[in-house]
Amino acid sequence: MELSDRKRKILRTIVESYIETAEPVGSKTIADLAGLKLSSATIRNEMADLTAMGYLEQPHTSAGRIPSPAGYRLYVNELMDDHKLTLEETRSLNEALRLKMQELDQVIGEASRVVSQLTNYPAFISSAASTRATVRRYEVLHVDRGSYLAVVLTNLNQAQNKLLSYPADFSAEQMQLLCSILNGKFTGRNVDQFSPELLRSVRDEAGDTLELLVLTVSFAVEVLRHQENQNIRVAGATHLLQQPEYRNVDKAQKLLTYLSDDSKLAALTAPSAADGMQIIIGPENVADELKDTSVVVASYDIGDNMRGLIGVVGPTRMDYAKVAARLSYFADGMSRLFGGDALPPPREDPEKK
Amino acid sequence: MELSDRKRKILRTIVESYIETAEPVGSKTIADLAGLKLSSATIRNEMADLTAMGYLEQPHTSAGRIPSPAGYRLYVNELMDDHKLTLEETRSLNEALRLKMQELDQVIGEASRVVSQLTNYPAFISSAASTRATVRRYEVLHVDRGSYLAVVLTNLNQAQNKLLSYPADFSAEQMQLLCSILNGKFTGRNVDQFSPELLRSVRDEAGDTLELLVLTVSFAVEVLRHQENQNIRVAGATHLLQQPEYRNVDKAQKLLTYLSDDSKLAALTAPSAADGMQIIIGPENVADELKDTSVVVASYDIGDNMRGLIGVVGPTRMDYAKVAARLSYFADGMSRLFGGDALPPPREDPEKK
DNA sequence: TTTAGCACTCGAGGAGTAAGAGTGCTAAAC
DNA sequence: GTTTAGCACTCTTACTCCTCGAGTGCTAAA
Repeated sequence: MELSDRKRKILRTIVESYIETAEPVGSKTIADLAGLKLSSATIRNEMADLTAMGYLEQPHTSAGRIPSPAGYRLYVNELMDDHKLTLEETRSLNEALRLKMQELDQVIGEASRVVSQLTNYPAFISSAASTRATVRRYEVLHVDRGSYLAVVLTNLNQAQNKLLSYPADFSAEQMQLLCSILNGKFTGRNVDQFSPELLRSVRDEAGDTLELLVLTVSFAVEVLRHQENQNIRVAGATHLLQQPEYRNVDKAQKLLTYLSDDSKLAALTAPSAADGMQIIIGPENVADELKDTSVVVASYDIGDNMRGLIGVVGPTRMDYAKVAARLSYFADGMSRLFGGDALPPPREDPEKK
Repeated sequence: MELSDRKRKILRTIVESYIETAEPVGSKTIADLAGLKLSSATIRNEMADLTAMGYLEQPHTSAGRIPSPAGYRLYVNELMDDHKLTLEETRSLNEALRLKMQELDQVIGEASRVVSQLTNYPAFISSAASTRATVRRYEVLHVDRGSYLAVVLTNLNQAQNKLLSYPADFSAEQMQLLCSILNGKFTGRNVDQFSPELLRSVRDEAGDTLELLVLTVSFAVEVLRHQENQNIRVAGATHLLQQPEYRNVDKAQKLLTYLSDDSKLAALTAPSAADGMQIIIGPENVADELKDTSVVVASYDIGDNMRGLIGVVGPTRMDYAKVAARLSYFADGMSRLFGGDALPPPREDPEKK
């Protein structure tokens, strides 16, 4: 059964009023709020219908109505306006994007903080390799007596380094040899392809440097593992406590604990690899802890072979329109940033002191 | 005025009972609990004295007593036993220390998580250079057309790297020159000594590679800055909410917000550079947000030129004895770890299932 | 100096009640 | 056929009143 325009309008008004006030909405309020020139009695009838159809719920007989998850869903899919960002908002978003974005890890931490601030909800961000990580280049430097620095550059254009100690010093030629073996044999392979046989195969070639080589390779394995793993950050968790639905400490704690458990969050984040925006409303969540929590997620690209998700967690009574708009703008910005493009207002004027 | 032994014993019993139960303690309870063979009336007299002396407080007339900050202080300084770690506890602490401790950043994040779990309170950890950071060694590698990898190793033995793009390719000789200039002129200096004159002084030497050199140097500056900055992590913030004193959401939020603000935490952490353990009880804190929160901090060493603090935050009603014991053990372990020593029980026996 | 006894205080918790918001239904009005 | 006014009904919230019990301080006896 199709919803009449009037019902849609009423539903929309209810959702928006409830989003704003967190109070159940009564027929009188709607009569005043919605532009419809109808009496509260008529609205009541319509609301009764909407309740019967499953779009509204009644906390108890003498309270107003609140949207059901289905109601939110309808609102998100069909009813809500695209929230237009004000000039003010784009400005502050651009500001945030222009951060001294450096190391991927750092960017990610910073971004989650920014998004959380932007939306007033806890935000999470993740990045993950979309292909298997392989090493593109090795370098081993002799730093000091018995101390070496191994540098590993992956195909995802992330470089990592580590100080290795090995109680022997090698000549420049030996170091050269070491590097060329590493670069020759141990590049372009993913973690699973670092077999013991592979190591055995270079045993003779490497000579004295073998053990150092082994150290380097096992560092590389670490790096690859790390790189393939999802990297997750959460920020602004305390914003939750501002929301009336989390005044109850037990509820809040359940969710906060969930959010601080990276592995659980990784699970949340893994399946929704979908492109663009995604809005998951309360009970639509698989995780039990999120059954009355909504999640808004957007994806962004990090260079060619990595991508990430950035999202916001809040009560089902979330300002979907606003959050979605800001999040998608920010995610686009991140993609552009990693893609090396300029930001929309392209004035990259040198900062003056 | 000196406290009689009996008063001390009573105070101690009150503190410990209150720590355990979070309920005001009445005279009857003490009469039962303390080994003293006294009636509740006698205890009452003593408690009245202790209250007059400022060691106890009465939430209201008909409730029992709770320790005042001064009471806690006395307890911490003179009354409490050194909590002996059980075998079980040392085992799990060692377990925790034996983590795949790698990158400093990672260790630090992990450690705070562990400590939080160990104590059931939020934990923070910080690390900071105790001397000014300088670059010890540069390396610039040609990775790809127009793409270079700069590696900077500091005197704190931390290496960082970054991919630089510069639209020109240089010969091996040029790269060699570049590195030797960098290693010759730009090492051993702290951030403030990277002056424009310094750069000018190598202008001619560097020739075409000058711009790449500049990029590298400014990366080095970043690294040094970063290294001198305090690095702070917090974990287990949600443990707070388990404590009855933070069932009040507003109180909890105030503290949680404080904890998630790195800069504030840095301020907390900066002055207490003292060695060993430090216990700060409620109102002794300078920060307003911490006036009814206690902090237990221990310091640890990271190699020669860095040190860090690791601490726990909780209600004044904290199990100081236990927390202090675990924390100091853990901090010692961290120092040993970074010092390269083995852990105390050196039996690395393979775990059996 | 310790203890028993007792009157007193004060908060926690339960019962009862009044107010207010919102509903659903009915019957009249448009 | 819709819409609206009116009204009885329901249910929550907030408030008041009251009782109960824990714990105290004081006094007087042991």
